[in-house]
Amino acid sequence: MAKDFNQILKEKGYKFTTQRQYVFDVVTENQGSHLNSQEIFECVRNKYPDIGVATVYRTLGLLEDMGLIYGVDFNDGYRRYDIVKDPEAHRHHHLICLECGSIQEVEEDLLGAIEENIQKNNKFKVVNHRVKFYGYCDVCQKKMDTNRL
Amino acid sequence: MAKDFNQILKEKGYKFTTQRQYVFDVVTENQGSHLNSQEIFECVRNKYPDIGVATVYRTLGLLEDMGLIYGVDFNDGYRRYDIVKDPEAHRHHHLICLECGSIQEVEEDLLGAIEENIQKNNKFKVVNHRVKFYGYCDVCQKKMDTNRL
DNA sequence: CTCCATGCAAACACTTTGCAATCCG
DNA sequence: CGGATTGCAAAGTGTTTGCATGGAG
Repeated sequence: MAKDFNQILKEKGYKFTTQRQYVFDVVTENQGSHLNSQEIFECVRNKYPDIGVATVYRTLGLLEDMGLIYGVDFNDGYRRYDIVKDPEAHRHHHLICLECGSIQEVEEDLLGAIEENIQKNNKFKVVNHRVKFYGYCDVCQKKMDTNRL
Repeated sequence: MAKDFNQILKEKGYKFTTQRQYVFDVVTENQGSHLNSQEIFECVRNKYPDIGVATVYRTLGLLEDMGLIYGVDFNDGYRRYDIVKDPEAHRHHHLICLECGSIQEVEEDLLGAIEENIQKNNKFKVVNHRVKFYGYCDVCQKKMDTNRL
């Protein structure tokens, strides 16, 4: 895996550095957690105490440009990142709990029909989409039900 | 309309002020433009030069809380606002052009089926959703086609 | 007259940038 | 070695906050 990453960097003409490896590792290890830049910074600092914030930000931008990770904005003031598993079509949606703020991913993609409609009616060529569902997760629903008794 | 707004404020226990009126007016007049906070500030300043940024931010937050406007984040570093036309269900999606950055709205909502699935499979109670389609608008598609000749 | 609301400027929080030192290849 | 990359701190951005003044009810 380390080798792969090294390889990818070289192919794109970038140098391999320990810092980049660690940033990538942290995001990989926390797949699905959507860590924000600062959390990633903290995590990397555990393994590599001398890393600077700037490097983390620069690396995250780099990895995003290379298509290895993607950034999302959940309107909480942070930019959050996660791995791109399938570079061709990261077709998944996010379920954001309004109570606890947890974020889970849903894999299904049923937007094909909608995209076709948009293509037809609005002459807009859809390349990608990002869907966020706001609501209440299982845990919070149960908590809320209990409290209501 | 001015009267209405005055009324709404009072009902919620807020005071009517010229500044609030102007902020609301600007957002209303620019329906569909998704102005960001600074743009709104500039617009209001044309009519009311003494307004401060803080007031605009505070008012936008207030109006959003009251459900009169809604804020969206298009990952461009700004929080953007637009009017809520139908308070019950602002079921519309955004088409964001990757070329020119234009944003148009689509009214259709075909997410019912998807939400049902999510409810079933993830035990997540969907309350609202936000969908963004990224792609190329009609104008840019044509431009790009022309340049490719 | 009593607070709520405002304007100003300072404070914030996250991110970016400039630059000399450092490391990869 | 030579240029890409880093760390640091300073500078940027958009937004929020503290506080005295001002205006709505």
